[in-house]
Amino acid sequence: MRIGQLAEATGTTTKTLRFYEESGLLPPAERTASGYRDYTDEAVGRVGFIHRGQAAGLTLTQIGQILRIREHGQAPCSHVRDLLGERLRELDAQIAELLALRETISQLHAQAAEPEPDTCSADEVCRYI
Amino acid sequence: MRIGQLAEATGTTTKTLRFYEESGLLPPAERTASGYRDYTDEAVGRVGFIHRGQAAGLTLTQIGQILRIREHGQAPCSHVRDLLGERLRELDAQIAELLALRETISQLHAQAAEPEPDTCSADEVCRYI
DNA sequence: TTTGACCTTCCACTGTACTGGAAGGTTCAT
DNA sequence: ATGAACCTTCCAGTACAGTGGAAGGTCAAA
Repeated sequence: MRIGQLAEATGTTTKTLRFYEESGLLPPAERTASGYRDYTDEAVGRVGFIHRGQAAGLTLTQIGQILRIREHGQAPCSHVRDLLGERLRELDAQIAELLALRETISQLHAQAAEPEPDTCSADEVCRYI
Repeated sequence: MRIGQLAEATGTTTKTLRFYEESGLLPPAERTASGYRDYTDEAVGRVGFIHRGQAAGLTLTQIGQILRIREHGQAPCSHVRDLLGERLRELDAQIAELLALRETISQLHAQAAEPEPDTCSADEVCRYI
């Protein structure tokens, strides 16, 4: 299977697949006599895993860690568990932060929704902020 | 006021202030005979505005827009209103996305919290993902 | 044989908001 | 006069996940 076909099969681009190889997320593919990358069907599953990892909010670096543990013949289960737990905590923090920001902006916006102020003084940039 | 003092007064660094100048967020400061930047007190307010804008979730680019409108002698109120509204919508979308992701990861994590599976087959990277 | 679609490598760039460091000039107190 | 603490410019790099494009090689069909 050539790179274009793998890209099509996995819903990504050839550029991205080469980038994954370069980043160590995909093992270097076999090459045809003319130098074209020649993938096995296994690669489809591998790319699928990368995409599911991304959908789970993991970074490519973290996905690479899991993949490397797997390649060393170990089950990455407990590492995955840790990563997911960590991600969960980060996510909670991030959500809390965004909710607080939303509150701030919401108030600012409500103030700014009033009719044009006549107290828009020249010595400040904007009374709303 | 020299750049180090302005940095101290506004709780930032000289690097950042020069970067703001370069990015058009701060007007080029007057220079002393020896070439040092020489700020007026006004600059403190300006940097404060930038920080408040950031706290409101605006990008430096957006803050720059507001500042430029102000410099053209217009009141940026309605533009600020629009920016805040836009930011609010983005934020809502972002929060919704993160909550959905949190849900996904939470389920994955709960599954991964079970004791080591004996069905950890070699043809997939990790059954949890 | 030629055309077009595909493939290769390599280098540089995207956006965001800075940060680090080198090499050199200035100011002020001792 | 000397040392510390400040200032200047310029270049390059950070994280993240790719993307764009140039220059050239390959393959299959018409």
